[in-house]
Amino acid sequence: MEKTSAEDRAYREIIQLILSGQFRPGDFLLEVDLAPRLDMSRTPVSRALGRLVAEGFLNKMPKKGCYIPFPSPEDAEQIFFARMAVEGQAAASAALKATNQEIRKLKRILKADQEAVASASKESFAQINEQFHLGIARASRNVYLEKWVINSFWRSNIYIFYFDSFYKTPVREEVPPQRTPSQHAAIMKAIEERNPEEAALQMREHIRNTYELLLLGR
Amino acid sequence: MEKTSAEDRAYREIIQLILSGQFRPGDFLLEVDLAPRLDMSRTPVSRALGRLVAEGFLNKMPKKGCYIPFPSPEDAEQIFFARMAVEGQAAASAALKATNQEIRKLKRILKADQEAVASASKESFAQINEQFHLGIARASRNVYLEKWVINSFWRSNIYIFYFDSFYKTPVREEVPPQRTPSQHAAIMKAIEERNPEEAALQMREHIRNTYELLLLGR
DNA sequence: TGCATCATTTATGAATACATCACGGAGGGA
DNA sequence: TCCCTCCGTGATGTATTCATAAATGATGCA
Repeated sequence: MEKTSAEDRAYREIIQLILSGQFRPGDFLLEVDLAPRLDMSRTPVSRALGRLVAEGFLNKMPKKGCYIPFPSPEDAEQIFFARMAVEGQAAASAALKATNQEIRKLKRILKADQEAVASASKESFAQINEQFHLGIARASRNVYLEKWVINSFWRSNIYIFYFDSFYKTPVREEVPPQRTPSQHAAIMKAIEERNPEEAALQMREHIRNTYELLLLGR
Repeated sequence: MEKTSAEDRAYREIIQLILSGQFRPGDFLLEVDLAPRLDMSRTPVSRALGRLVAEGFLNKMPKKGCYIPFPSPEDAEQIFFARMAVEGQAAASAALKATNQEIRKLKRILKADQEAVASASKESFAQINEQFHLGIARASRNVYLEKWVINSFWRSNIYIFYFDSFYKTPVREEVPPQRTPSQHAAIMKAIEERNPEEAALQMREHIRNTYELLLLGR
């Protein structure tokens, strides 16, 4: 039975709408548009948007509405730097606290990861990548780090989705991130060996690499 | 004139109510009680509570309400560990990016800090301590780190306010934190010398010290 | 023609009314 | 006496209505 509240449904559906590319940076997500679309009143929609703003996923102008933030090089540097801090610590904490079951699950994701790069579509890769990063955050057994990892991961997706088309002249072919699986593997190895410093180091290096690949194009 | 919304007023006033000790852990903050007390309808109160929950400052039970979280050793470890991560990075970033004006301002706070420990009341010390930590977060010039520092600082205040009376048999005299000013000074020195590694190290050490002083009583 | 002003439109912000759920206590039967 | 059920109470969750502010475009005057 569905016990989920309308606000939670709105929260998830709005995220899906954004992630499915229905909106672009600068687009306003209007309560009056979303409410009928999600078949509910403005109230839960408005509260869900408020959550997304509080979490830093959307920006807001008072009396105007919530909108997808414009990607900017300065904001990109800030969000990826912040990700390095929290995900690095999350990886270190995971190396100390992950259960064997969690490690097995992460290794399964890693395997799917390697297969996805070889063949599968961009969407499935993005999904597996998310599972890996959020799985490590959960394994850190720290609810605060986990929440921040989730929030910053989504926010940085703004750049993974939109930055190219805004700041690069040709919309270049989405190169399958060939180096990602080996970096994921290095993080995984450090966690399995219960080496927190190495796990943090590898995670920070991985995120830095993602950042440079994305924004600097190398 | 007042351009501030009712929701923002509710948000700030609720924080003040909590920080002024009107509630204890486990107490529910009822919309129906708060609304008349703040002289507004339930709507902005409810949204403000939602923000506080999203930020991790309050806990919530669906259909029951929001309440001050019970302090627990596990949660304390998590929040202070998370603070070490984000405030350490914030201090490092501040060492790189703080303007000279910000450094001067922080040094003024530090001076007031040293004077407060000698003489003044607990409240003023807490206020100055907050100014110092949040000032460094702002100087990091990273909106994400700053937001997380603010949230985790407040959340950890739960422990500074309530933990003793819950887990220590005698409500011991609040010892003025004698070592805090010297630790603040060490952080300040590293920032002034533009040494990010040292700033991060000192900040993490300072937070660890606060944690141990608070929970382990040494 | 250019610009300032005002009305209209359209969105959010807030208040109110209504629906739903959780808890607690009364009542009755084994 | 104990426990199970049911209903009353009181809180949040949601819908709806009303208030308010911001953008926009029309209008009139210099």
